[in-house]
Amino acid sequence: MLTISELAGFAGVTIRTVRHYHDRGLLPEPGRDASGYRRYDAQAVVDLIRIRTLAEAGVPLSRVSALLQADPEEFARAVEEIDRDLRAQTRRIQENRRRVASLVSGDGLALPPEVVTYLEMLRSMGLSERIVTIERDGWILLSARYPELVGDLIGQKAAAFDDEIFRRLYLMFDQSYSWSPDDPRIEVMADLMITYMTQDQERMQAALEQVPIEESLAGLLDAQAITTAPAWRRLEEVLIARGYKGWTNLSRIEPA
Amino acid sequence: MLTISELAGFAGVTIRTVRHYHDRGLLPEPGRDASGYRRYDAQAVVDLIRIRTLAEAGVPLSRVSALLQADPEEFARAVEEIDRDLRAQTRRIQENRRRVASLVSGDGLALPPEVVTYLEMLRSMGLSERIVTIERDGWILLSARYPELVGDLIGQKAAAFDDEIFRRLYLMFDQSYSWSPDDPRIEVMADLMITYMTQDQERMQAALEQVPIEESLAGLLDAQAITTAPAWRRLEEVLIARGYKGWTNLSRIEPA
DNA sequence: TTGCTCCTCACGTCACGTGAGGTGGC
DNA sequence: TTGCTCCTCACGTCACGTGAGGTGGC
Repeated sequence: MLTISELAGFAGVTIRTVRHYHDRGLLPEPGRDASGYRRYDAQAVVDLIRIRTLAEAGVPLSRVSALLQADPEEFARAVEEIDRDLRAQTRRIQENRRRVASLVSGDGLALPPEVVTYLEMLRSMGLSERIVTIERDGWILLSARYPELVGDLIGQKAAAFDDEIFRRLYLMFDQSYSWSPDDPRIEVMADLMITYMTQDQERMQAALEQVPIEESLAGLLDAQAITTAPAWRRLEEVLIARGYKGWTNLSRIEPA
Repeated sequence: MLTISELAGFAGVTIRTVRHYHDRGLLPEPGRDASGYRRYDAQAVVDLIRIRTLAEAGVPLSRVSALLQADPEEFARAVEEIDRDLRAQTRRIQENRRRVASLVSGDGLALPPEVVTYLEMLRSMGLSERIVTIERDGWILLSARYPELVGDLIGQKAAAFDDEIFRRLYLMFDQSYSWSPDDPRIEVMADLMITYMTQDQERMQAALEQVPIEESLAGLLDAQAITTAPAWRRLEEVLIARGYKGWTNLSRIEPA
């Protein structure tokens, strides 16, 4: 007869695990020898390996208990289901590997692929990491709140970059981050922005009616970007002085 | 700004999980709004997804905590290690699938492959499931106790079946299970067994000297098989009457 | 006597789950 | 007032791990 450690060793489990299975009623308590030690027969080895195989496949012990009493047909069906689960688990692990690997190299994780493509486009246009980060954070918040809108919005935003004037303005805005707040170019830039918006008002209005972003969110985007650069605060002041409600709201709010 | 459920939803976790990560110090507590609700920014989304990706890859939270503060180089090394673990996990799952599948169709689980082959040989010789089970249980116990001996022993046992006489005796013994205890064939069979053993004494002795099985284990094998059939009890009585110590010890014990 | 394996409580651990009781704006 | 989301304890769960204190044969 086998001792508990021989039994456990053969099934590749700890002694505690065997005792736990006794407590849970999965493995019947065997007889004891003169010293009160448990003594196991061959059937216990078979039973324990059965239990262990199922438990290691992720079957909860409560269900293992039920399966041990199932008839062969029912058991075979359950095994098929367990196999499906195991295959699904393999797929999930592959997905995990992909995601863990992408942790090393930045974006992507929190964003749908279209947005990642868009951010790559910004980079390739020569925009700074600073503004790419601001964009990224904005899109992350948008994706978290309105996941179903992101596809449309990113399409519209990307399309705006087809316009050379818009591209130049955006690049200028990016560079203005490090300007002094009393740099005269800030007023020029404000003028350019207003001119551009007025020119293209029709298309912008049409686009905006499809985009139900509330003020609070727009306000957040403002707050987040603005807090940083003195030049950008100044730019906002200039725009407000000219009747707009701030630069990130530029395309949304009519002049007073 | 995002509420806790928006944040959780985007990362695919429960609200409780987010709070748990706060408690564990993994995710910094954000500011509160007027109602005392937590309000999250885009960075929290990125942070949470980082934590979640690592946690789902099976990294313990205590280690996640350390990894979040690691420099990129150290982080990259850790990610490589995690990837190795994930690959190992995939292999383990494939192994589990194999083992769970084999649960449906019997043996194999508790036994090394040579023994499974041996049992298949017994079956193909026309021996009953009853005696195959007795053999299987014996080998399971042997494998549990002396895993390193099983290879040699099974080789010797299988070789014995090359002898036609031995094969016939074994088949006869199998069939005798259902004989009446006063069937005259039992005495004939006992005679045949003794004759066979005496004939081949030399080879048997040589084999036995290589096989250090203690009496207690042999006794177990006896006890397990004997309890069942009246004819087998009777066989044992006859053998004992003729000076042997029992049929499973036939090959081991000298006549008195 | 020392070392080893076994025994039985019984509390600990890990990553949350699950009420219990309460608040704040529509 | 009802319904919804949030809040903070604090105990529960799952599958064991880990001592604590003791026994029995070499």
